[in-house]
Amino acid sequence: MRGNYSFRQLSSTCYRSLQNEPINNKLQNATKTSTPSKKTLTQKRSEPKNKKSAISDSEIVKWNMSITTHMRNGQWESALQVFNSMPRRSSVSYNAMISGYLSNDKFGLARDVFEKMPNRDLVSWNVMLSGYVKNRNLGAARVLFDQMPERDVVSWNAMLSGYAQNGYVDEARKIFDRMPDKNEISWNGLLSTYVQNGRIEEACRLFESKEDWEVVSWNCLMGGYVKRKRLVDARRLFDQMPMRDEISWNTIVTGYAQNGELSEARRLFEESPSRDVFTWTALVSGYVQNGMLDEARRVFNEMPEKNEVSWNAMIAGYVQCKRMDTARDLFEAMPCRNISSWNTMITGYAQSGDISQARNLFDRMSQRDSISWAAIIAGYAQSGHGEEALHLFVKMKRNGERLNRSSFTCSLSACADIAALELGKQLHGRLVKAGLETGCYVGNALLAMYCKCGSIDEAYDIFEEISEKDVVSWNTMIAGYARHGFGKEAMTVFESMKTAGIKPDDVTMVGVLSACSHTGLLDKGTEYFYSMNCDYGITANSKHYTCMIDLLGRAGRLDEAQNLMRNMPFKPDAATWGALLGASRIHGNTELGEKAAKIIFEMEPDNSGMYVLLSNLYAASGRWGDVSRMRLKMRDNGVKKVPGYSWLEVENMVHTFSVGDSFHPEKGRIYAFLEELDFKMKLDGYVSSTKLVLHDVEEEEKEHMLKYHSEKLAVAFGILSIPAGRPIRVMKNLRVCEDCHNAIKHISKIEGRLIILRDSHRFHHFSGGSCSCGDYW
DNA sequence: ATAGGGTTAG
Repeated sequence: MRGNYSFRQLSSTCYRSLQNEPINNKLQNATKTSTPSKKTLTQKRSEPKNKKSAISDSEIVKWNMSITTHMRNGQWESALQVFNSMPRRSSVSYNAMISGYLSNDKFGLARDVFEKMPNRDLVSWNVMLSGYVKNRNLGAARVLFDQMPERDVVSWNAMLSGYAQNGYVDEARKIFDRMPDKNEISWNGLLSTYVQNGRIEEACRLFESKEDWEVVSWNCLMGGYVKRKRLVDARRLFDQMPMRDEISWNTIVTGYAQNGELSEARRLFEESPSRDVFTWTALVSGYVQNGMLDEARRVFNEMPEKNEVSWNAMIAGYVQCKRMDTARDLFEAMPCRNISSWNTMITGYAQSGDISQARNLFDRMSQRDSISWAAIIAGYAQSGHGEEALHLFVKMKRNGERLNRSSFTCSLSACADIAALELGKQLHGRLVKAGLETGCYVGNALLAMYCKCGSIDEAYDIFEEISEKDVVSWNTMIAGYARHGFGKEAMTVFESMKTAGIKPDDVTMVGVLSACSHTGLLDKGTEYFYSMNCDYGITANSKHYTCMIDLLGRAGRLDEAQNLMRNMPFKPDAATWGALLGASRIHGNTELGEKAAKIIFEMEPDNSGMYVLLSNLYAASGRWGDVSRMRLKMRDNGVKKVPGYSWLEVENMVHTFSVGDSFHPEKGRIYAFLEELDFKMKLDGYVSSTKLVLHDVEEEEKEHMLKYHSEKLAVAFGILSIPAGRPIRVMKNLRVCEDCHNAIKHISKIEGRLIILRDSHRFHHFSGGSCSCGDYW
C-alpha cells in the first residue's frame, strides 16, 4: 500500500502545479539576463565626444566587421564588448548587433538594442521585423510593419513570408497584391506560400502564369511535388528546368530516395555534376528508410565529409532496426552531437523499452528542446508509467518550455493510461487556448483520452468535431465503444465509416470483432470474421483470431474455439491462449483452463496475471493444494503478484485504494458506509460469492476480505464525496472480481448512481442494478 | 546589417 501511497502524492503534485505554476518564468528569466547589458549599453552612451572627429569612417567599418564576425561565431558576449568599447557607432553597428542577437536566438537582447537605438534607419526596422517573423510573433510584426516610417521591398517581402510561414495564405496574397513594387523574391514568396501550405494546384497555376522564374522557384515547386510524393511531376519540372543548381539535384535525389526508388536516386546521384553533404545524406537516409542498412552504412563510410545530420541519419537507421548498441557506438563516436542526436537515441531507447537508458541520456543533455521532452514523456507514457510522464510534463511547463502539439498528445496519452480525466480536460482547455486543438492528430489523442477515461459521450463529441477524420479516428471511436460494451454504437460508427468512403483496415476489424465479443454478438462477429477478406481484402491476423476465439469461448462454444485455434495459420500466442483461459474461467472448465495456463507460463514466465487467474480457477473448485503450489511456483520463479488497486479522481486529487486499505484519511467513514451498504445489499438479495479469493481461509474471513476489495472501497468513497447526479468513475489495474462486480450492481441500484468502472480489460457501466457488460467480461 | 529553395530526430 505504501507504494500506492506515493503514487497518490505524486499525482496530486501534478495537479496542483499545473494549476498554480507561473506562466511567465521564461520571460522573467529573459529580462533578468538582459538587464545587465541594458545598463552597460546606457553607461557607454556618455563616451568622450571630442574623439569623434579623430575616428574615420573606415575605422568604424572595421569595428562593425568585428561585431559581425563575433556574432557569426556565436560569441555574442564578445560582440557586445566590441560594441561597448567603440568610440563612435554608426547605425550599421547597431544593426549588426540586432541581427547578430537574432541569429543567436537572443530575441530579447535584440529588441532591447532596437528600442535603445538613437537613429533607426530602414535596415534597423527591417531587421527587427524579420526578428518578430522568425519568432512567429505575427501580431507584433504587423504592428511594427504598420509603424515603420517608410517601407521598401524587403519590408514587404518579410511580412509576406511571415504570413506564409504561419499558414495565412489569404493575408499573404493581400500583402502581395498591395506591394508597390515586386522583385523575384516577392514572386517566389507567393509561390512558396502556396507550396508550404499544401496548395500545390494554385502554386502550379501561378507558376504557369509567368515566364522566367528563377532557379529557386523551380526548386520550390519541385520540392512541393516531392513532399506530396508526386515524383512524376517533380521529374517533369526537373527535366524542363532551364538551368539546375546543386539544390535542384539534391531535391530530385531526395525525392527518389524517400520514395523507395533507390536505384534511380543512386543513378541521379552519380550523374549530378557535384555532390555536397546534402546529396550524400539524402542517399544515406533513403537507404535507411528502405531498411537497406548495410548499403546505407557503405555510403556513409564513403562520404567525403559528414555533418551532424549525416551522423543522425545513420544513427536513426540503427535505432529503427532496434540495434541500440551499434547506434550507441556511433553516437559516442560522432564528433559533433546536436540535440537531434540525443533525441534520436532517447526515442530509440524509449521505444525499445529501455526507459532507464532513455532517462539517463535525457538527464545528461545540456540543452533540451520540445522534442526531447516529448520523446521522454512518450517513453514513460507508452511503457505504462503514466504518472512519471505527467510529472515530466508539469516539469516541462515549469521550465518554460514551449508546448507544442506533440507534447500535448504525449501527455494526453499518459492521461488516458492512468485515466486522469480531470487533468486530461485541463489539457484539452489549454490546447484550445493555445489554438492547437485543430487537426486530426490532436483530435485523435483527445478522442482516445476521453474513451480511455471512461467518458464515452464526450469522446463522441470530439469525434464529431474532427473535421477530417482519418482511419485512426474511426478506429479509435469503434474500439472505444467496444471497450465500453456499446456494441450497437460501435456497429453504427462502423457503418458510417463505410458510408464516408473510408476503407476499414485490420485495426478497424479488431475493433469491430471485439465489439461483437464484448456485446456477445456471436453471429454478427462470425459473419464479419469470415467475410472481411472478401469485402475489404483484410487477411485475418492473430488478433482477429483471438477476438474470434474469445467470442466463441464466451458463448460457451469451447470446442469450436479450440478447433479454430488448431486451424489457425500461425502458432497461437499468449493472448490467444489467454482468451481461452478467460472462457474456461467463465464456464468453470478447470481442465481446459489449466492446459491454457500451463502453455502461457512457458511463453511468459513473468506474467503474474496468469498465475492469479489459474489460482482462482483452482480455488473456485476447492483445489487448495494446487493453490499453494501455484504460490510456491510464483515465489520460485521470482514472479511478484501485482497488487490489486483502484483509484478515482475527486476534485483534482487522485485517491488510491488497495485491499484492506487502512491508510486513507477518510477510512472511518468509508468503512462505516460499507457496513451500511452491506446490510442494504443483503436486503436487496446480494449473496457474497467467495469462490474467487486467492486465499485458503475460513469462509467468514473470506467474506470480510472481499468486502474490502479495492474497487469496493473506491466506489464507497466515490459515493460519499461526489455529488449526486454525477457519475462515479473508478479504475482498477486488474480485472474486476466477480463478487465486486455483483456487489456494485446492487450498489448502483440502492444508491441510484451511475458507476463507471474501468478494469484492465474493459469498461463496466453500472446503473439500476445491471451492468453494460451483461455479466460477460 | 534585412526578404526566397534542399538532408536528421517527434
